[in-house]
Amino acid sequence: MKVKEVADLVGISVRTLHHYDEIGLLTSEETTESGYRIYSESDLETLQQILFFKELGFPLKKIKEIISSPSFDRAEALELHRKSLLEKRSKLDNMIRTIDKTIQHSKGEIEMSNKEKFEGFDFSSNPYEQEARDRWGDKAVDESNAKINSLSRNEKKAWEDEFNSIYKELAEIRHEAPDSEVAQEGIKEWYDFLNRMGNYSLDAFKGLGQMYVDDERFTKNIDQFGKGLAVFMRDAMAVYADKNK
Amino acid sequence: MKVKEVADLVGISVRTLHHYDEIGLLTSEETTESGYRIYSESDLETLQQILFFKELGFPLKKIKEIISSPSFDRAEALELHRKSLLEKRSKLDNMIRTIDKTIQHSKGEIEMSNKEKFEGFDFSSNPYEQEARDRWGDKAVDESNAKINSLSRNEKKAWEDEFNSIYKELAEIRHEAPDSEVAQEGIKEWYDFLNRMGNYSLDAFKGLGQMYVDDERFTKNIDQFGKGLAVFMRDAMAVYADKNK
DNA sequence: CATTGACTCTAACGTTACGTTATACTTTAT
DNA sequence: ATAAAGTATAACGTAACGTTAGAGTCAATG
Repeated sequence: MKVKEVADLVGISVRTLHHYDEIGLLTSEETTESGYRIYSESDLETLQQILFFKELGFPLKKIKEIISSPSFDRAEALELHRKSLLEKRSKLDNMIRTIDKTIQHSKGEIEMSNKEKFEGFDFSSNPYEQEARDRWGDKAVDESNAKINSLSRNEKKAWEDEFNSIYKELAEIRHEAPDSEVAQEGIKEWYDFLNRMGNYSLDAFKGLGQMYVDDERFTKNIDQFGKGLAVFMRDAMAVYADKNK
Repeated sequence: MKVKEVADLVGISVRTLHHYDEIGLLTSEETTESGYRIYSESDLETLQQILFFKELGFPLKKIKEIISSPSFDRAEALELHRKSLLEKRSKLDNMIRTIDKTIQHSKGEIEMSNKEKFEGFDFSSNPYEQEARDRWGDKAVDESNAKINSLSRNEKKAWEDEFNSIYKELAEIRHEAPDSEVAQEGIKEWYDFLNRMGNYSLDAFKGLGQMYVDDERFTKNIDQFGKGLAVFMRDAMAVYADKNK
């Protein structure tokens, strides 16, 4: 097969094939006397492998190593690569959250209704405090309240922004499986956030999640970020709590 | 302030400042007669803005536009950028998912090949080979044996000895509870042994245990060490896998 | 006061994975 | 035979600096 045929077949450009030839990643088995590259079936298979690793985001150099050395430990390479991808992902998450905070903040010059947003954990100013005290004990609730009340306006604003950012993100991934990595990373943000304010045990966290669904006042507020978010959060929070015990 | 002072202050390199100068992103307000760049307070503020957008993953070109034109709609730029980050993230998620699948898949293959090794070992070195030949035909047995035989004699011998020793021990304690300390210590030997030859995850280990009961070929051979050993091992392996997660 | 060490400058190649011309030749179709 | 389509090599461009390399500058020390 000639370049264009191969290129069209696998959906890449002729230039790409030329490039792979240049860097020695994939040299056609045959060449006509006039210099045309002729690819064999075997070449095609190699190309498929190359494209596979390329889709995973491997650099061509690594792909070359992997392909050209059958003894290369692919499993290890995959594990390593996975880690680097996860790092990239968390960097991206940070960027997105920072953007969200910034957007929130600039919008926030107009003070939004604090109470709505804080209902999720502001037991100091809502009628559910007794329930919270019953459920998690006086100590946890008092601690949480003390912290919230000691915040300055700016601090409160910052919390709000972060709160919104987290919920926005969770709303975006609410159709993923609750035990997926994405979901668990998202819910971890929420857990960490809560624990920056008060002291939530994993059980308390799980219980809180359950309340999101049991108590329609919570459900309503939470689902404003996206329908079904409360249920998703309950499930993801339960998985998180069980997994991290 | 001179380059290095600024660079150290904000945590970037001198080269970066030079670069920003080159591309006209940030030119120092002043310059000494000898050509040294002297940055003003105002320059520093601009730099902070630049770094802020940079952290969000904006390309320098866009940052230049944003910075140099006060009329530029920052909010819109942020929203747009947010979208592109979300896309990148979902691409990353896809890559990660694909890697996970691949890893799972290859683990499965390792499991299978170990199974083959196991069979080969059993059938090539014990008196029941004839039975195996009768049941699955000469070809299958020979192929299986060939794989085992590619090991060096010493390797094979050591392997057999250890294998036998472990199974003998397990057979002796097979009437203990699968979650007892004795049983768990015994089964740990087996897990460690397997991981010296292949690569068994805890899940794979658990799955292998299940196979000991599901697949009568395994059951039969294992129970030659003692009736009920296969079932005992399956249970002990499951407990071990769950406990050590 | 000259030397030295720390600092600064410009210039230019290297990096990644091709896209994009530009120029010239080969093969295929009409 | 001639045009159209395909192929080849060569080389610049991209993003954001890192990394030498060679040369000049500034402040402190002997």
